[in-house]
Amino acid sequence: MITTIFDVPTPADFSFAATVHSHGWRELPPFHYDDNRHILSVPQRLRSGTTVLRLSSPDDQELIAQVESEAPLGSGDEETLRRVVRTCFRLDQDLGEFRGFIDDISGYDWVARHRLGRLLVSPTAWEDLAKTLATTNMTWSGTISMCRRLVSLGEPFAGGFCFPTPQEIAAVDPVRLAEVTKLGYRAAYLHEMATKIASGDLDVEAWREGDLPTDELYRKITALKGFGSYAAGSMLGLMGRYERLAIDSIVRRVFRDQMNGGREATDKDITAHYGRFASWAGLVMWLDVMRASLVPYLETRKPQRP
DNA sequence: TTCCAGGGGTAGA
DNA sequence: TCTACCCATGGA
Repeated sequence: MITTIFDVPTPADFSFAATVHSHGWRELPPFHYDDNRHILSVPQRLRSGTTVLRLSSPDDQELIAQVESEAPLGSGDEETLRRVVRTCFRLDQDLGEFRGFIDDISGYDWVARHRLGRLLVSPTAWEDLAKTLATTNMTWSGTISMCRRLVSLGEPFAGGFCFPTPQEIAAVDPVRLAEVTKLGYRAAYLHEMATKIASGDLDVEAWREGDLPTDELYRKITALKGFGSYAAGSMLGLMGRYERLAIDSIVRRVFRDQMNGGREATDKDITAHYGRFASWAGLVMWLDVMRASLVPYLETRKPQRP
């Protein structure tokens, strides 16, 4: 096994811990997070074979990537891997406007203090869509289980599997897909999406990079079977757009218990509450939801960049 | 068995 | 657009 190490510069407001723990994605295969060594592993297919990126950042000033591969990296491979790192940690996202916005709102000083706001995403939009579909109508442990089974249909490598490509999922019989993955009724939806992507009828990767208006993007996502307001709002957030709220059972519970005196609130109430955050509403809502678990965790970790 | 999940879909107003 | 209601499926 050959080991290659390189580092990727990070923005001044970057926090590795805050991003890795921004939501549950680190727990969904083929991501793997080592909680003791603070290393996120991401398998990646290259022309020269499959590699595993082991990503860490002791001081938040750069991301350190350790790559293990069976053959030396081919030309362009390192650049491909750097792109994957920048994508997953959304390093190219400029959160400056958000920092200025939230700094002016009282009661949110903890956001800047812990450099919160970056969300961990998958290497491809396809993978994020598949995982988001696996969160619908399902417990979190069930989502993890479905992702583990889904990944078993991807290309194997020493130590695990890559996330299956749309082509690989499209090639599986839908009935067998449901049996293997336990995706249930979602299997047909995933198969249909994979087939459209594989045939070129649907270009979901362009959604991330494109400059489509958010409302139009929302319509495109909700046009996919199985994607309603929650799933589409969630996907928009993973693409750096926060106008739409992804209201799920966690949001409702936390809002009720921590922000509404224990009284049940309707989705309309929640939406109205976050209205003042305008284009940052979805991000602020999610940070509020995460605050109780995330902030204490981050405070127990050694102080990093002062 | 029942109940719920990081809900979706749709008819009717 | 909003609401009420029904529907799906796995796991605890």
